[in-house]
Amino acid sequence: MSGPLTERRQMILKLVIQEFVDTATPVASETLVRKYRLPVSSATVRNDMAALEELGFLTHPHTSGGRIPTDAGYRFFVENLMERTSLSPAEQRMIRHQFYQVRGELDQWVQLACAVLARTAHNASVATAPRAEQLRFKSLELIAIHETMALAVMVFHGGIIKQQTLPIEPGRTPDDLRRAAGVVSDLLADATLTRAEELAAVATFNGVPLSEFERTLVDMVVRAMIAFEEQAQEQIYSDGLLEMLSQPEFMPASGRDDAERAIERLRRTLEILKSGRGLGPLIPQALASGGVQVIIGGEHGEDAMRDYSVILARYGVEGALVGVLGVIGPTRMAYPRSISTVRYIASLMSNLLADLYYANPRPSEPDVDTSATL
Amino acid sequence: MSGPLTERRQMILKLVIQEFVDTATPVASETLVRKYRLPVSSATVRNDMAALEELGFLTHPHTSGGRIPTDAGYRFFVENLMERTSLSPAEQRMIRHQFYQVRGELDQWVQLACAVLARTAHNASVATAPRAEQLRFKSLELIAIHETMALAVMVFHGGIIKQQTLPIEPGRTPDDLRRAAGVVSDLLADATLTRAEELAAVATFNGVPLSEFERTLVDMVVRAMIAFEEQAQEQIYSDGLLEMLSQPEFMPASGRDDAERAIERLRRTLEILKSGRGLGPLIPQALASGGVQVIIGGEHGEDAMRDYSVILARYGVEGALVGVLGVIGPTRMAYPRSISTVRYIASLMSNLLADLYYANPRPSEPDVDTSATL
DNA sequence: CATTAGCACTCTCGCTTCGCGAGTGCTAAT
DNA sequence: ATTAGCACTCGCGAAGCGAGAGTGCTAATG
Repeated sequence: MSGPLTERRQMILKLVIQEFVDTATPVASETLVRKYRLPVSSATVRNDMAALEELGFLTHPHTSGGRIPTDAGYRFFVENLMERTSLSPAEQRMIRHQFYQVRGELDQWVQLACAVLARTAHNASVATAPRAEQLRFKSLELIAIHETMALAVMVFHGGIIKQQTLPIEPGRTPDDLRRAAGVVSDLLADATLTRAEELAAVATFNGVPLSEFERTLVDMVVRAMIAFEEQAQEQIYSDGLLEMLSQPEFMPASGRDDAERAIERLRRTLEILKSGRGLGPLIPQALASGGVQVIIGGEHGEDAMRDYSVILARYGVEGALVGVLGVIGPTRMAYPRSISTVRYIASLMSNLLADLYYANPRPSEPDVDTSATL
Repeated sequence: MSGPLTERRQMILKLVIQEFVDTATPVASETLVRKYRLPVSSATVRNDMAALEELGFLTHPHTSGGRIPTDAGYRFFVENLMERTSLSPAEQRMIRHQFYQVRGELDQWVQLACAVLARTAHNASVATAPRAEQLRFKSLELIAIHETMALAVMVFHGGIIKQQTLPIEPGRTPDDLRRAAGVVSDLLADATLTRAEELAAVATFNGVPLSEFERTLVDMVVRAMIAFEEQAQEQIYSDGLLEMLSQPEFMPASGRDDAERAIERLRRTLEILKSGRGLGPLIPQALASGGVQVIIGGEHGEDAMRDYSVILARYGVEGALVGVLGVIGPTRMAYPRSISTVRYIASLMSNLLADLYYANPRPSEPDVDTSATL
């Protein structure tokens, strides 16, 4: 019964999605022919729509009132129908410029990425901080704050920094501190967590037993590394809730109990953004895959995500320092634009991190992205 | 006409507020007598309510359907009627415990304060990072990341740290870096921004002109200090949106167009939280005042804040390192609880910062707070 | 056989009406 | 000053209704 997926039907599906993404209202056959000057009548379009419905790509909220795409419809659109655009060079330039302004201040990169992502894709954005796949110690500095308190700055490979205050005995001189920090730095240089734990157990440096103070320092480093490994997974930045709220889905204009739902949906979404629940499972997947990950509505297991799509991409330096970032918004989403935005920012961040990680004389700006891979 | 504010009328006002805060629905005279076993009839209560209304403490949303407090009503309640409680020792202990767990990691204090504040007061929370009233340089460390890139860690008084990457020429040895950093550290030691700018202009150390590299470093420090002064004001942390969303104000249960408004209100609020607009003007005020600041509904100029109250307190080390924190939520708010929470967490943070700033052998935990000052 | 015109049918949306019930305001009695 | 009694006001939800939009189907057409 459900005839073949002809060329024209695909085109109609594409138009329905485009139109629905634009207007946020169910699209009628008549509207389509009028707006896109189709060389067929509305009745023909209706027939094709019926076929698309039977194929599972469209639905009927009510007998009257036009059609909207299903998750499967969006999926087919993303896989086969949409053109794989890139951001315009002008937009790319604008984005690069913003990153250029905070160059060097790496603790702001992730936040900035979220902000830009949200503004560009007009949706909420999420990102995890770049996480060292294998945290490796680099060096330790001790800075006296006053006689009884020092600030320990632990530096790890890839520019990761952890700071911590540390009570000290009043007698210590700055030179004392420097020497102790030097010993620990040398001892633990390039150590991974397991290696650091081994070294802490042995507690000697070049055969000489560590002083008590030095042992304290080593312990502190080990504890910090453990804490980092445990916590880094959890930390999810997000931004652009406001952008998402401006989507018509949350406008109470059309539909009365729609408004009632909207808040409930919003609360659910917020919960997800905050806790990372439901996003968490996606992240390893995104980390494993190379390209851009698109999860549409119900494809995500979590029930609360039924009406939302997530677009994720990995960024960072392969095998060393990686994170994920992406946008999240209603399934009715401008997929081409969102995908290119995510892709571009991921590549931008990757370049920035690579510059930090490898030996590039000066932070190079990435070329304009014209790749056509998803 | 609007008789005197008798003892009983004050009591009734207090009960109305308590009841309204509890139930979130307008409270009727009948309900009051029944629930609180008042020794008078509902008619008497009605008369008193009418008087309170004429005094501007209560309103009538509709002819039928009970009364709700006005901003002035809440104000009078906060000033004169409410008991000034403190958090229970158990709660205080729980909160202290959470801070204890991240002791040392000062970059997490503000976030934690927000989180705890939100959870305890069941509302959204805001906080600014502690801001040095006068940023003063302490020392600079340079850590080689690889041949062409170093990480500069600038330490300022009060444990403030700023990190930045820095391209370097390939030839430099770690000792080179250390020496240069040492020179700059000594040169700029304890310098304020203006002082640092002077020193940068002179560009000599002990009469010896600075090397080009050292000048670069000094410039970097100065730029960082400028950036910090400019930006620190803006940075507002917040948390607990979810908590606030759970308030009945945002539940679409009662009232249909209430739901429509709710989203609009929410959007406005979000905007305020994000931008700090409307919160900004309050902060200097809170910084100036010593105690807990309560801004109720329309008392705040911003129109979008008409339905919200803000409770702010300063925290930090007087004259050195201060910030503000507080909660924000619907005017229908449990003021006593919110105020004690804000007060307690502010004092807790102050103690923590003081421990960092002054020479306390070990971070002391503050005593149970039993002060009765607002 | 695909396409199309025509038309009946369905369903939502916005509007109005209406009764109910809660709660007040007022008046007169104590 | 307090209170009982009662009329009055409104908001709220249910129900009814007309209009309009858009479809599904059928029969005609090339």
